[in-house]
Amino acid sequence: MPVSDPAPAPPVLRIALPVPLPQLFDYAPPAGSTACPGDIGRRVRVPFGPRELIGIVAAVGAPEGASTLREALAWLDDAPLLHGELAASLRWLARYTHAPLGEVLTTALPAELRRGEPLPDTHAWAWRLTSAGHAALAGLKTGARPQRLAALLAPGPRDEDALDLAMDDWRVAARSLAGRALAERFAIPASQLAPAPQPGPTLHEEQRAAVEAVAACDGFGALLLDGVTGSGKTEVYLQAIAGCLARGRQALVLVPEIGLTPQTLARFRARLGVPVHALHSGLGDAARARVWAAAARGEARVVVGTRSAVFVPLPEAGLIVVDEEHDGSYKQQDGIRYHARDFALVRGKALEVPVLLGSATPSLESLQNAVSGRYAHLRLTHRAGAAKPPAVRVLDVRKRPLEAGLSPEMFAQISVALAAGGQVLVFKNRRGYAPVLLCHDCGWSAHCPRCSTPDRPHPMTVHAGGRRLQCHHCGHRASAPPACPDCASLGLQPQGVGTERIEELLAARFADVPVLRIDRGSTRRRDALEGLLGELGTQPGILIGTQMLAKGHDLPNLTLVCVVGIDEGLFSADFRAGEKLAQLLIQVAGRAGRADKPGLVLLQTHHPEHPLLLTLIRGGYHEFAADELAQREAAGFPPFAPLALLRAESQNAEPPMAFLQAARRLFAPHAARDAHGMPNLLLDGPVVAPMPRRAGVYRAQLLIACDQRPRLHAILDAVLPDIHALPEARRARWSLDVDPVDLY
DNA sequence: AGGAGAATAGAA
DNA sequence: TCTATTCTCCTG
Repeated sequence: MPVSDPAPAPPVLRIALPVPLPQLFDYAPPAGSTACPGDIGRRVRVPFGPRELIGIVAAVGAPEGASTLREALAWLDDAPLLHGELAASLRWLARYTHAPLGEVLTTALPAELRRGEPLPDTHAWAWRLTSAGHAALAGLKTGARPQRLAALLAPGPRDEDALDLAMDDWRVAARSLAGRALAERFAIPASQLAPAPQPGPTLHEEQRAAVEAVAACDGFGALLLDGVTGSGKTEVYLQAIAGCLARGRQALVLVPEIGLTPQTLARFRARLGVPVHALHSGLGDAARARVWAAAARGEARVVVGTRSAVFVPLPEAGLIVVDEEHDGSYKQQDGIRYHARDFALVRGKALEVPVLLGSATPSLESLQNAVSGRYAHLRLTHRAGAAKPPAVRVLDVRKRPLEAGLSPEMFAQISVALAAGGQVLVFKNRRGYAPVLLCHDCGWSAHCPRCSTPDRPHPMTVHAGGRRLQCHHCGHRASAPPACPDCASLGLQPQGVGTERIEELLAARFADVPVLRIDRGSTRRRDALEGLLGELGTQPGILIGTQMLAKGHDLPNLTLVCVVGIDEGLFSADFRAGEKLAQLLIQVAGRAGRADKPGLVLLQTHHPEHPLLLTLIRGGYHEFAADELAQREAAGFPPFAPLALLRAESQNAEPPMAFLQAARRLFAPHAARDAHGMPNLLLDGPVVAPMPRRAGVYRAQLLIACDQRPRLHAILDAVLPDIHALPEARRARWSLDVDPVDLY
């Protein structure tokens, strides 16, 4: 008797879950449903061991293993949440970062959606009077809040943003009116809320050429907008976005963390004439989910956001802009270590839209791509209007008497600038009062108990004029001891100079002008900075600051920039230190001088002959970059050879090294040499991290350098399953960082 | 990751 | 001997 064909097994859901395991997990569909390809991208709640997780259907098909199937508990979406281009790009990202798809998909979703909340409503709300309300209008008590609100609504409905502006406490009144059925709330599409666009200035020739180059892109194109500070890059963005909107398409603008100021947003809103949705760390979970949903529905036409905004869905994409593309905040430093600029390029390619990267100091990666012709290279070579570039002078301070790290020449120039009615910026990349607290009698110094190791003590920074100690790496705080803990001497002295100390000295020396210190210690939030700068206005005064002051914020009356204490940066071990220092110097210098006021930049150093400084001053950023690229090529560093960094950490000192040594042994068989005898795989380490212990955790790393990117990925694909399976892998927390930016 | 059961180490 | 903590395993 013939055996009938076995019935084909019903398809299962192959689900990506937010666990650090590389595989998908198979489930039977929830009771009452059958799996179909249309389910891919829907969220489901599933049992996982003893707990419940929210996963995303990554595939539908035959089960992969022969293991037992459990049944998914419930669907969370009627239609796929992640689909089309975004889903495809995220799969690419999972492969590129060698991270589990489930973790990539969940980091791409806003927290509320990750937790299983439904896709939120995106319309705005407005209020109107009911007919009963119109009838009762005359009878309300004059001057009381409900009456005032009713009077506002009498001519017609008002949206809630307008009510916020028109009346304090209107919500209480609205509840009162609604309770009596005199007023009601109703939803309106968000797109009704935009003001009319304002016309922009006329573009100069280079700007016009840049806008046209973007408009001329047919489908994908990468364009590097390489424009000096003040050359009007934002104007190019605005006009390119306007063109994109005119074609009925969405635009995404990425900005660095400190770049998303209220002014930036106000400028975009005023000029574009469509709602501009902001997405940044200051936003609550609910608000972030609403922006994401608005983008997914195509309602958000322009999204301006920081790193994670690169994950918004763009069903009608027309343009992606990455402002300050060299900025380090685009690289995520924990979890899924993606680079938002690089992912923006991947998405642009998949979406077939142009990607415009802008910077006055492009990353060497982007510059190399521009030089080699992979990116269009758009140059803006002069400042808009009549502004001239600032003059740069190096002050050799060897053997010069220094007060709070400042030379007499610098004081003299500050006096001159103030007397001329200008403002002065003193840039010092070191927060606090002094970097070290030292006992003058026995040599003891204050170290962080959570970051130090016996052979590598980590000093605590002195704050509050010498009264407090703080570790800048783990945040640990303590009060400064009154006497030396070792020898009981009272001769404890703050050593070195931080911004607080400079502030103290300058405030005493220039008592007749305001002296403002701007750093993470003095300025907790962005709007506090706005407030401080607003109060200062254009009157003569001194600003002392760290990186925070290096960009953004128009300071039209700033005529002198003093750069102090860059010498440590000249001799750092990190191969990217030179690039970062050069970018910082150019960005800070770019603050000086606008319109009618010429600017002066003073660079104070003990190493006036250092090649980096010489090249930068003689030939500017591009000459520096050309030199640096030649060195990188000779040394086999990015952008000429790809890197990956395997990191490990643990509460104890040994497991990270043990794990990395075992990992290194797994990589070793893949090392070979090419026809010229050059190695195709270089392993450096494992070594303890440059900061071996941070916040009580011991850290080590193994650097993997390869001659070709496809080879690097192939090797990682081959080795990672074995690394996962190492017994040592369970005693240390480890992570892989493809294209690491910071090697610490 | 994070939860559960197993193994192991301190206090009665 | 019993509980508190660390260790190891496993997740469709």
